[in-house]
Amino acid sequence: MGRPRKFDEEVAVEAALEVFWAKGFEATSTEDLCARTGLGRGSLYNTFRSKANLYQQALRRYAELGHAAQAEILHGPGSAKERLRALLTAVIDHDLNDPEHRGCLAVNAASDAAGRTDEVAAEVRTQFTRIEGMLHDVILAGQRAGEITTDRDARQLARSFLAGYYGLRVLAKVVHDRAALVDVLEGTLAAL
Amino acid sequence: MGRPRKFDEEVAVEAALEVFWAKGFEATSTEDLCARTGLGRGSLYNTFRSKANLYQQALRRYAELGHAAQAEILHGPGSAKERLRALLTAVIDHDLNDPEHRGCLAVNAASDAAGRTDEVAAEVRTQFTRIEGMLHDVILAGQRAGEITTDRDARQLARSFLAGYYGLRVLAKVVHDRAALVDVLEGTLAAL
DNA sequence: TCGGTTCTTTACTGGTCGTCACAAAACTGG
DNA sequence: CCAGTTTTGTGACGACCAGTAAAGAACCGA
Repeated sequence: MGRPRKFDEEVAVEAALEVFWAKGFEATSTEDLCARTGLGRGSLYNTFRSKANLYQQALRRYAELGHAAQAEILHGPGSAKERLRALLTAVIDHDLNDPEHRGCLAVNAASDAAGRTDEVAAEVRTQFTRIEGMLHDVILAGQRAGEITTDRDARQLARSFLAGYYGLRVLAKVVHDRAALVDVLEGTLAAL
Repeated sequence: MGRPRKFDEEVAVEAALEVFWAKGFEATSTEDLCARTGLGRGSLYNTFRSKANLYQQALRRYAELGHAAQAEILHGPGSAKERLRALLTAVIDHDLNDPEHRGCLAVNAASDAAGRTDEVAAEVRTQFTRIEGMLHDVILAGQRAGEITTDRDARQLARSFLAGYYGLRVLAKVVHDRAALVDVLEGTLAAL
């Protein structure tokens, strides 16, 4: 009952996600958000309570979308190592093809001052842990298949791979030389 | 000739560096800068022309200080691997002991929207390249001493180590579990 | 002492910010 | 078709923001 919404809340969150991703939390104004979502200020605050809360929701939505994309690669076809390679290759392609060099929103959120609020930090940490878990599973399978070294345990391999993954994303922000990024990819895979 | 400055420009840049490091570029206001540097608005703009320019100078100063600290470790005593281990250990200790979790300013700058301005990106890139060069030299020495694998060339090893290094810094922003960070350290070193 | 130069202080501008209150609009169950 | 409910657009708000301009203060060489 009551007047129905003209807009889809999820669509609005994704529109906000685009703005936050492109500009960062602090640099995004409420007017930017209104312009991109098509909502008026009143509607926006009525629905999302505050800019910070909307950011939080956008970040969570980003995590969902990112997780799905990563899972598709990591649970896809090929050997364990091939899937890990595909993950890194996808990152290089994605980051080099993005003219705005937005990188990974989770990394940006962690770096931004907003990343020091407990809620945002917790969300980012959750996302990191989730990827680590997926990597762990793939690496463990690779070890059992004899593809991946068993000199070190799967948890440690997953964690250092994860660091390589995020390091790659940071580097890709300012280094647009594919050869340098591919060196990171090869080095990170060779460590397994 | 003319009235002499009451303040030291370098001290002011370092004060600004503290503010930018703690809050990020966008979240830092000119008043924050005035309060921390002790300068009035007029003096600040007369000396540094703009907030963006001051940020650029602060970032450069950070690079100098960071470079000196890294060089001291990497050119210090011990085998190549020991020095690389010392570098990562120092990062873990530093990041875990910082109650504000400011991380690495260069990474923050790259993640911030400000990192997409050409000048800031170039400065960050310069800093990345400089560390890569230092790592390359140490790794090459380690290879010649037979400590480090010669299966892959020193450039690739340096680049993937660098990714591990920055990945570690990103993770340390939100993950305050030493064991997880040490796993990254061990994994990154074991790859050499 | 004094003219020239540079720094500091202060007040001000035009603009934007996040927020919220209010009234009109749109829908629903009765 | 009406009462009740919820959304929507508008507009105003106090605060703050980056940057400027003007006037006074401190120093120098002559």
